[in-house]
Amino acid sequence: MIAGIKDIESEISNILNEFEIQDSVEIRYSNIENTDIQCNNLVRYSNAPNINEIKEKLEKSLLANPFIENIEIAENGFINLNFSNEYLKKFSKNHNERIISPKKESMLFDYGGPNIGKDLHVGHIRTLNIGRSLYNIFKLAGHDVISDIHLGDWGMPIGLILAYIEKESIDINSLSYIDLEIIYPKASELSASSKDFYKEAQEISKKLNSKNEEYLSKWKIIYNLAIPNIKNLLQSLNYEFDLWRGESDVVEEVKTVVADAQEKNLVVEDDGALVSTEKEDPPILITKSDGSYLYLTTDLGTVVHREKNQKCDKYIYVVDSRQRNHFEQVFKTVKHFNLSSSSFIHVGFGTVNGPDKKPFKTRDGNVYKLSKLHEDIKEKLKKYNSNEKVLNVLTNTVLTFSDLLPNRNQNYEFDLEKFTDINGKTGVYIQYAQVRAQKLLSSKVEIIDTNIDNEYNLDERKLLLLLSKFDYFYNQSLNNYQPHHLAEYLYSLCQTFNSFYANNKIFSNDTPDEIKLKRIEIVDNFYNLTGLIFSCLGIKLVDSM
RNA sequence: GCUCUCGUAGCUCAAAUGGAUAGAGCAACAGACUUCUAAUCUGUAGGUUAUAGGUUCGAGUCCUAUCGAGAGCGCCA
Repeated sequence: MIAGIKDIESEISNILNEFEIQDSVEIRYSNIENTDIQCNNLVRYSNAPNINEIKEKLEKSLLANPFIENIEIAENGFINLNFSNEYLKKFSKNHNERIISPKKESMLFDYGGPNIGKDLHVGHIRTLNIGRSLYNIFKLAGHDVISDIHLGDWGMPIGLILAYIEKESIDINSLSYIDLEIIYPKASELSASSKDFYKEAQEISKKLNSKNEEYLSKWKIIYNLAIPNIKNLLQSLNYEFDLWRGESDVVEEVKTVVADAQEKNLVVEDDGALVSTEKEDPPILITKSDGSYLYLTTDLGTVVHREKNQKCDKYIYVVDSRQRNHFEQVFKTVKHFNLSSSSFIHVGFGTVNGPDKKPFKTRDGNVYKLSKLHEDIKEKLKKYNSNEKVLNVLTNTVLTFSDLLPNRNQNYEFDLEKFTDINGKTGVYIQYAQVRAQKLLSSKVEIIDTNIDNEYNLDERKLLLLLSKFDYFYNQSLNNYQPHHLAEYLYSLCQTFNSFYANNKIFSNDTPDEIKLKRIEIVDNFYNLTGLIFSCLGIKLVDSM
C-alpha cells in the first residue's frame, strides 16, 4: 500500500530467503521518530545464530537502493529505513496516476433515500456524504460507478398520506409542498392511535399496488409536488445522482419476485403470511398476512430491477447501521431466491447526535431539517466571508467535512459552534489552507535561476513525506469503505502545510531563486493533492476567504 | 430474554486489522504579528486504552468473563 516500495520489499525477501527465512515481507510506515518506514519480519528471528550476517547483508544491499538513504537494524530485529530525496520528490506528486485499479468493476451506490412527505433532515447527511464520497473514491480508481438515490415513494407512507387527505377532505389539487410536510407526521401519529385509520391506509397502499387509477393519479400529484423540492435542496447542497429511481419503479418486480418464489417453493405460508424457507431465527417474512408487501419485498424487487436495467458487479447500500439485520436478510434472500450472483455490501453508519447525545428523531414530526441546518451553519460562517457563492461552498464544506471526519461506525455529536470555527479540525481550516496555497501559486514572480535545489529542510521534508503517503490513506478509505481516513489525512496535510507556510517564506528578498522554485513546486504538489482529496470527499474549493 | 455495535486524555475523535514510546483537535497554561492574510504558528500539561484473566517475542486491536452505553429483535420503511 506504500507507493513505490515493492522492489525494496522483494529485495528484503530475497535476502531472507538466502538464509532460509520464508516470510511475506511487508514494509509499513513507522511511528518512530526519525524513521520513515520499517520492516518487522526479522523480529521473530532476532535470536537466529546467523543474525549478524543477515543484518550485514541487508544493510549493504538496501543502502544501494536509490529510494533509501538510511538504514538501521535494531537489536530486536526492526529494520528502520529513511527515504531518499529522490523518493520524496518522485512520490509527492502525480498521485492519481498510481491509484488506478488493475481490476475494473461496475458498482452501484444506493444512498440518500429521501422519503416523500418527509423533509430531508440532519439524519440524512451521513448517507449523503458517505455515499457521495465512496462514489467519488471508487470512480477515481477507474471503476464504473453509478449512483441511485432510491426514493421512498411507495408503500405505507403514501397510503398514510392519501388516507389522511381523504379523511380530512383535503383538496389534493390545491396542496402545496409545505402542506405535505405537515400531513405526513400527523398521519403517522394518527395511525399509531387509530387502528381504523391504519387499516384504511393499508387498503389504499394495497390498491396502489394493484394500480387503482384513482389513487395512482393522486399519488402522481404528490410525487410531482415532492420531487422537485428534494431535487432543489440536494442540488443546492451539491449532491447529484445518476438515477432517481424509487420504490414505485419496482412494483412489477416485487410481484414477480413473490410469484417466482412461490412457484419454486422457496416460501411457505405461515398465518397467512409468506416466509422464506431458509432456516433463520426469526424467519424471514416475505409478505404480510394480508398479502401486501414489506420493506424487504420492495428491496428484493429493486434487486431484480437493477439486475435487469443496470447490472453491476457490486451493489453498495449506504444505510444506517440499525438496518443491519434487514440487509442481512435481504442479501441472504437474494442468494436463496437466486436473484443475483453479484456481491452485496451494506455500508452502515451511526447516528448524528445533538448536544443531548441523542439522535435527531425522524418520526415525531419535530425534526431538525437539513435546510435549517444549512442556514444555521451559514449564519455562523458569515464572519469569514460575505460573498454568497463562497459562503455556500464553505457551508457545504462544513456539512460534509465534519460528517466524514469520524469513523462511520460510531455515533458522533454534531457541534455547530465547534465545526464552524477556523481553529481546529474543521472544514473552514482546510479551506483556508488551500486558499493560502492558491494565493502563492497565483503570485507572479520573476525567477531567473532555473536550478532547483534538491536539499530539503525539516518543514519541507515533513510535508513531502506526508504528501507521499496519499496512496496508503486512499486505500484505507477504499478497502474499508471509510472516507474518514482521507478526511483525517487531509487535515494533517493542511496542518503540515500551514506550519511550512509560517516558517518558510517563499517570496521574501532573502530567499534565493532556486529555493523559491523548490518551494513553489512543493506548494503546487500540496495544492494538487488537496484538490484531489477534496474531490474524493465531495467538497468544492473556494478561491478566496 | 436473545443478537449486534461500542467503551481510548476533562470534552470531541484517530490509531496500518497483532508491532517499538497510543496520536490529533477543542478547552487550560506559556510564547510568536512593521506578515507570501496571526483567520496562522510554536511550546507545556493532560493516559493502568471500562475492569479481571488468557493467547505470544509483542495486545487499544484476538479469546473468555464482568460492568456500562447505544441499537435491533416477522406483518413500518
